[in-house]
Amino acid sequence: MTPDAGHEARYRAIAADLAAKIRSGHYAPGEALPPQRELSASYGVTLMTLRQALRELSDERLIVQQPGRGTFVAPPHLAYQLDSLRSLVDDLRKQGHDVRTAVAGRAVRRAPARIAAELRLRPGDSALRLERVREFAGRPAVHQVSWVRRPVADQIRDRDFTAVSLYTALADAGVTVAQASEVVRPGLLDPAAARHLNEPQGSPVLVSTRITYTLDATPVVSDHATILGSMMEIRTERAATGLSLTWGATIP
Amino acid sequence: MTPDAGHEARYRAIAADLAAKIRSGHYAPGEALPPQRELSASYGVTLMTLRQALRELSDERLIVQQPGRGTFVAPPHLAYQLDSLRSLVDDLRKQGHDVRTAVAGRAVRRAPARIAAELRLRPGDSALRLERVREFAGRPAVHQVSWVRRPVADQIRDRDFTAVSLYTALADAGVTVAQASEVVRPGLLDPAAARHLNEPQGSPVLVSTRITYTLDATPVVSDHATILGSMMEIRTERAATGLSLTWGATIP
DNA sequence: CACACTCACTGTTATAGAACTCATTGAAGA
DNA sequence: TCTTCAATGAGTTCTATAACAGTGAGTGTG
Repeated sequence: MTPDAGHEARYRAIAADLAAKIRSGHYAPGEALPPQRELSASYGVTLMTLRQALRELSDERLIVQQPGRGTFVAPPHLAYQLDSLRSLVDDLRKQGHDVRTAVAGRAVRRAPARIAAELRLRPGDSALRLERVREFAGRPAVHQVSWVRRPVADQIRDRDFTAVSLYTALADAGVTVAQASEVVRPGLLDPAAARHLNEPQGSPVLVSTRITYTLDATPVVSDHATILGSMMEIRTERAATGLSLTWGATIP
Repeated sequence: MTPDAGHEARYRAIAADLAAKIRSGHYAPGEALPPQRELSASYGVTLMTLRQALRELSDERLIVQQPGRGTFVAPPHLAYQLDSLRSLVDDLRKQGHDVRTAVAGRAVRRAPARIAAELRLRPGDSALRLERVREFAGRPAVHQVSWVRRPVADQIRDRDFTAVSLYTALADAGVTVAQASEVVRPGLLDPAAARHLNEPQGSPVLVSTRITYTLDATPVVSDHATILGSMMEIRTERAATGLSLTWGATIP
């Protein structure tokens, strides 16, 4: 048997087809896929081959397999994984801290040149500017300015961002977040952020710049966060199995 | 066929056996493993089953498979993976920068209390203190002080650390690095490091504290690195497939 | 009614055999 | 001497079949 007729392995084609059906909603999150034997028959392929396709999906965290029960579509915690500032919030909550979000500004206005470049907007295009302050342990720790591309921005501009994360709002608006790239640099607290963070100018901070992309590689959100060095740190764990990256609190 | 006689899957047992042989040096790094057909015969197992075992090893980055050529033991870039400051060097070299290491100090002396605690030494125990400055693009960028536990320290104290990385020296001394944890905080350049880094005091820096562990969870190296914010940044990429973390240069 | 058992259904692991692609090598031909 | 091409040996993908192991609902018994 030839692996295929168009230079792509059979199991990869099947994996791609199933992945498309999952992402398109043909199989809903939490729903069970048809049994392996049934799928293998419908694809005209052996159980072994089908399982190899499922293994691909499992590696991508698209499905969860449970012996004796079935194969289920994984819940869409993609956005959860991607939002480091939300995982920050989660990390801190797990440590017992009370994390709150205050909205300091929200407006649709013309995007500055740097933001326009990041979001690939035409000069003069407008976007939603969202300014938030994250507090925990009763003290402000992160000052964050996010710009959201239109037309997505129009769908989410009226959400209550003290209770709902930006990424949850995006997901509710049907925007699937696929990728994010982030750069973190050390810096000194500037006057504008100092007003919100209640800390002297020139204090050591981490400055995070993050751009988030949809499935078709369109940038949707540009984030600029100023993170107080006295309250936050970056932790990494490296082992043979892989790499983990978390934000941690440095409350005494 | 029962998966095995002792509640462990056959392919897992084979994977564990091969992994042990690789780690023990029975198969040397870079060396080719016997052909799959030969291995499957010697384990008395099908090609499919053997390949499942190899897939495990491949997932763990222990082997590299090349179609038409063979299966090779991966070079021991475990330390490479673990040493973010060495991967920094590699990242920069890939970008065409010339990275150099200068040794500013090397001595066996009594470890300060904080270091002793990190390495789990008894108060008063001595250790190797290694002070290095990393330069690239002709400018000093990182000031790094490493403490190495004895007796490992005695085996590597005479190596030429301008040419050999600390982790290479450790590997040569038979020390297998298994895990590392690192914390990165923003900070201000202190006078001691400022002398080496040729930058004004109070400049924004990243301060990295890393502890490296051997297979038996003994801490062997404690690293404290001061990284100039004007020259270095942290980049992360998040996607469905996983997370990557690299150090990048910010040379204009 | 409560408990244990059976059985059908699920994913999992294994067998054996064959055809495929890719890289290397060495001999034949120009 | 250089080029070409077929043979070889490696990993890769697939077919076909069988048995194992966890789950849970239904069934029977006390």
